[in-house]
Amino acid sequence: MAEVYIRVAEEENEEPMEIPSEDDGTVLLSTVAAQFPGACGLRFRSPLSQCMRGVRLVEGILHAPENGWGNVVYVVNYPKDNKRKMEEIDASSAVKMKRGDMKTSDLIVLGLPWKTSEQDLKDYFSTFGEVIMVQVKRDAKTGNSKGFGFVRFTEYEAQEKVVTQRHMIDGRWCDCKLPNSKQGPDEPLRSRKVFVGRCTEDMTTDDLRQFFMQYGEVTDVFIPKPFRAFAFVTFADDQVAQSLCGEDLIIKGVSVHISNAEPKHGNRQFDRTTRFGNGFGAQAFGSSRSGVGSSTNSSLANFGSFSLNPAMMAAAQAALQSSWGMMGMLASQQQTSTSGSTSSGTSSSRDQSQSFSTANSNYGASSASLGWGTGSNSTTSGSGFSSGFGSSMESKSSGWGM
DNA sequence: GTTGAGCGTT
Repeated sequence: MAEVYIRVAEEENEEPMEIPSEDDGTVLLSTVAAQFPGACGLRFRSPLSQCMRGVRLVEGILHAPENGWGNVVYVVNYPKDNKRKMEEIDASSAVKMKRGDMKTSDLIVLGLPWKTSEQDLKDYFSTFGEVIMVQVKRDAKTGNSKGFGFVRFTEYEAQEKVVTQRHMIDGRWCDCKLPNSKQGPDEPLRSRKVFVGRCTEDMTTDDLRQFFMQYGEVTDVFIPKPFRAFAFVTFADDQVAQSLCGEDLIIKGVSVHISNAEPKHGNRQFDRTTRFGNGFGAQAFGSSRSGVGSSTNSSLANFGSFSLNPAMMAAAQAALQSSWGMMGMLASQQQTSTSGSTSSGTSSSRDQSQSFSTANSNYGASSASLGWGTGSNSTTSGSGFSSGFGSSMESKSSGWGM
């Protein structure tokens, strides 16, 4: 069957948008969700019964009704109260600006082809809205792209859309995210990310995205390569993520196990001991790996909903910052960098990790030579030291994201 | 085979 377009709208009487079908005549839920973020299905008014009918949905694939998609307008379904939530946000954004201010910020674009230029980026992203800034990060000496860049839109709406989907740019899939430097410590305690264990190799990121979409808006799917039998799925809403923890779900006929995503290695600031401090026995929340604590699902259900008090927060931050500072100084003094130790083996088709870690270690080294290297360049050592040190701190402390 | 890659010289 040739590609056809089906007409989809948020409401029956709103202006529909045409959405392409697949070659086999089905429509991917992900295609719908690309235009209607958060969508979990479609319905339409049957010309015969005049009732609303649901469109068959199997594992993220929407199947045409008996007589084909036809010319009717399909209406987007949203999970539970999501629809209302959207409207509330729209309505309140002008007045209340409840959560997350609606200002745009730079987005990091990861996975760019080496050849992609700023103009290419601008051309691509302009299809989402007015672009006011693009950058491709390049090596200072060679001018080669580092494979990532930044983009900024005028409209928050465009930004929202861009971060909720993947992007095919010059032949590669790229991700756009809030950069680490921008995602503040607002709610680091409520994980929006779950760990998906017992994955099989035939599960693609698309499979997972389409599957988990039924629970809420999915903002990221990560599958380590090479195959390691697990994955990470991030939701827009932490409550959705938490509600799934402990569940065994069937994906492509396989039972996978959902649990909390642990903080990424190297993301030291809010690991379990910091987060769950003395008040909560670590045992109670012990991950399944640590053994016996075979708590039932219910005990895990809503433990994302408490928070550190400000004093603990401040104390933790102070302690961490000072220890970073110390670490920075120690590392600089010894002048032996640990770069490269982490990037063994699994280089995929691209190999960027080297250049990043090299860049970081160079910062450390330069601040050391400015700070302690008495002798050669005496005139500017003072300012040089502080700026060098500052940037080293900054690079250590950026990186909230789980 | 149950815990992830990479984050901004001006």
